[in-house]
Amino acid sequence: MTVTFKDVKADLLDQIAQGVMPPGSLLPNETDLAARYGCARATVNRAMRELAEEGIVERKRKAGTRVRSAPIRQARFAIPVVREEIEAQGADYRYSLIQHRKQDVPDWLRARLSLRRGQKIVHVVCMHWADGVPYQHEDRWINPEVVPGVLRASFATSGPNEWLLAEVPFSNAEISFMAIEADQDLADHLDCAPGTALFRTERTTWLPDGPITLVRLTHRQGHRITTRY
Amino acid sequence: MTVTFKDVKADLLDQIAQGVMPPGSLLPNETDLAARYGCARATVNRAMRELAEEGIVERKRKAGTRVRSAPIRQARFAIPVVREEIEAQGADYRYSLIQHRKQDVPDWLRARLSLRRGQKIVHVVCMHWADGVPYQHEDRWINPEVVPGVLRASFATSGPNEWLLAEVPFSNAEISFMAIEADQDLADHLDCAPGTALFRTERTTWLPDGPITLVRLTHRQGHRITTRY
DNA sequence: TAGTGGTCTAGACCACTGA
DNA sequence: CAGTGGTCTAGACCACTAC
Repeated sequence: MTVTFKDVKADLLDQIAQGVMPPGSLLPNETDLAARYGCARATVNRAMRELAEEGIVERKRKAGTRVRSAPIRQARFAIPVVREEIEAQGADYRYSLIQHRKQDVPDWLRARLSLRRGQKIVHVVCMHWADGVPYQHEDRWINPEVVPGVLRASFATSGPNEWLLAEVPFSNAEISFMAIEADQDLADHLDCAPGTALFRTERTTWLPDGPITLVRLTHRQGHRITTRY
Repeated sequence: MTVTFKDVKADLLDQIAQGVMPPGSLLPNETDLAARYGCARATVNRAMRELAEEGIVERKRKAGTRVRSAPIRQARFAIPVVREEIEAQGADYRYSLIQHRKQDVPDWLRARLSLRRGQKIVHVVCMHWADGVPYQHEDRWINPEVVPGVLRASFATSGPNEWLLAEVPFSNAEISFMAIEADQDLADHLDCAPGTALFRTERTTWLPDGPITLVRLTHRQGHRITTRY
């Protein structure tokens, strides 16, 4: 049986976990490890590269590979499409449009998206429901200069997120999570008391051409996001 | 100049972005792409593997590689050590201990961590300050059966997070983010009004031996976490 | 069952960078 | 400037799975 990069990775991880390679210690170089494991250097390289990507070790040319003293653990969160998120829970998904209009870009948004004065922007507000219960409130601004098709979209029966997914293959994004207090409007839509602590996701996306959209997703009371690593 | 996997990756990404390869479309197989780019198949493989890891494409043996229609974009968040997070902002870090005792495991925690009845647990509550302003409230439970050294730690001058980092090389974890309302106690410590919406991180970590710790980090008003992808 | 991706190898050259 | 990781190559065998 040949030694795979997964074998090497698992063994190194095990040695780190067992304390054989304590935090800060220097691992042997790739050539030596390859000899020890009886495999090619490329195999060791892949194992160690993945450990580095996961934040377990730190690699520097000439300096070698060290066990990180404070592992930069990073959590990966999937960014779900709300319809799929709801249906994955076995619930019935429903969408409703609250507002949809083209308007002048407000100043705060112009600053956030680096837009020009006097530009128009599409503003869509809608709700996503799970089994008839309010699930998520969506407040979105879309830049028609980058995605002109938005001027012909109605959003009457499905949300702008799904429309954008079909329209824009992918984009760069900045995403933030925060806690906010429900104002009267959000409280009405999410069926909670004003002042309730709500979880909010805010995402801005760009194409090389310019900013596409800013969206504020406010989740129903008690929503949390979870991941393992 | 030889063609690198980054070249291939960038070119494919560009074609996807430009709509040359629309969502759902099938990419050529590795051998063909290698011929087209004039490089080895391994080079193409690495490029496409990374695109797959990033959720841009989907790969299946025999079926080939397709552009994802709904990119499973995933955001990676670094899990910072609070001292480093504060010092990285150029602020002065200060720590203070609020409570530290060994006690019986409360029922809710026993259920959460799958502990035995009658077991003891170390409960530590402390605060982290940035430039003299409350930054984060930490409420932590540590299982001495897995990390017995905790019974000798004082936590008088530095927090349990740093102690654990030095003690436990790494571990599996489940992390959640949510919004909560400040109770009187949190309000006092974080200098805000009761009922204020606060951002909370909750993390449980395990070693193969058993659960290590459950921690609730409550951040000061207005805290948000952000990432780009 | 045939085609695709997954991985290993042995060797090579190179880029970075710490001692 | 010497040692380390970063990467490419050409070829090979294999594992999975859609057709």
